[in-house]
Amino acid sequence: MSRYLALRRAMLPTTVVDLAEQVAAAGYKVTGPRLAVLRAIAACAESSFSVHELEQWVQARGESPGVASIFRTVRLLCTLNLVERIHGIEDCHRYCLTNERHGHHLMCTQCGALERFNNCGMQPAIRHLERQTGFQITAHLVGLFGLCPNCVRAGAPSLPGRT
Amino acid sequence: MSRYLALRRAMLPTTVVDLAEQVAAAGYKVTGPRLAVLRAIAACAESSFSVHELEQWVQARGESPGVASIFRTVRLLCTLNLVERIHGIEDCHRYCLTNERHGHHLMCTQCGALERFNNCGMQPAIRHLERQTGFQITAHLVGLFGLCPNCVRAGAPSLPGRT
DNA sequence: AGTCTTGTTGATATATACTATCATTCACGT
DNA sequence: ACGTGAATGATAGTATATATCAACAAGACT
Repeated sequence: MSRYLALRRAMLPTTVVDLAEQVAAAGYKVTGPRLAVLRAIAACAESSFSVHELEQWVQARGESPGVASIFRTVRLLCTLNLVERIHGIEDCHRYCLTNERHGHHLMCTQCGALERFNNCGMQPAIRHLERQTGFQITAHLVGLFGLCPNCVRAGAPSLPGRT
Repeated sequence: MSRYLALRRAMLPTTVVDLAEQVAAAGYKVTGPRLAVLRAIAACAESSFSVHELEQWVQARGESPGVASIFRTVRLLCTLNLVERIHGIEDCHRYCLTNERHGHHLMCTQCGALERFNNCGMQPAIRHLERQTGFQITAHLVGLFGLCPNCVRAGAPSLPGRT
């Protein structure tokens, strides 16, 4: 572990340390701006986030990273499979921390709250379609959308909403 | 049916007439530029298309519609549920004619070829997740990606590709 | 057929998401 | 502590898409 990271480890929540260690392990430097973005992302660990939201988060704390670096960091984390893009009904501009296993998302269209799940039950349909169409299927995308329990209670309209 | 549309009906392939009639039935005018976009879309009826590809198609035929009108027409057809956005792995900037029933897509990441299917087998998983999470699930997104038989034969790389 | 009304168009500007460029800076191995 | 190469911020650029608005034309009405 680098001195810089070691120095900060005690004062950082676990998710940030995890992310930082994986960034370092992949041979990338753990810089101040990058750490700030990791902190912002870790703050959304249980939910989803857009680059714009990360930008507001770091700016609200008076931190340095410019938009370019935030985009760069998100892109880096995507290439490291630590973060992934969420495909919404209307937009595809939100991200979330990657589920460890083969994972999919269930997102609240109102507040962005996120649940993950693994068993999408699509394997039989995929195999059937491969036989039927002759396609070689290499990837699948599954997203569920609706209202989280909180937004149901608050009487939020069910669609359209933030996706 | 309007005089304009009646005049052109004989010389238009069926898909274009279908689309034009639905546009007219919804109370929108069937104008020359709009028809040109419908023709371009009909030319991709069995596949997918981007706005940029539609633009090239109409320009290659020396037709008038500007980019703004192409976007407007695509958006109109989306609101009429005649066209829908395809969510790709990397991008979400392709569209296709809407499947009549509850439908999903299987798209070739190499050439954009499209197959549609209806039985995604997700209903049990959705009901299970509703019980388990308390979410009220109102929409789901399913996309499959791979290589179509032609691109498999041609030895195309399986990913990354156009999505 | 001529006219009117209102939706539609094209040109342009703007918005949003993201990438490229490049001089400066700084993390990390030595 | 130093040197090197990766990372940063500022800025400009690209791609997708929408807003604005004067000019136009489709369809209705006579």
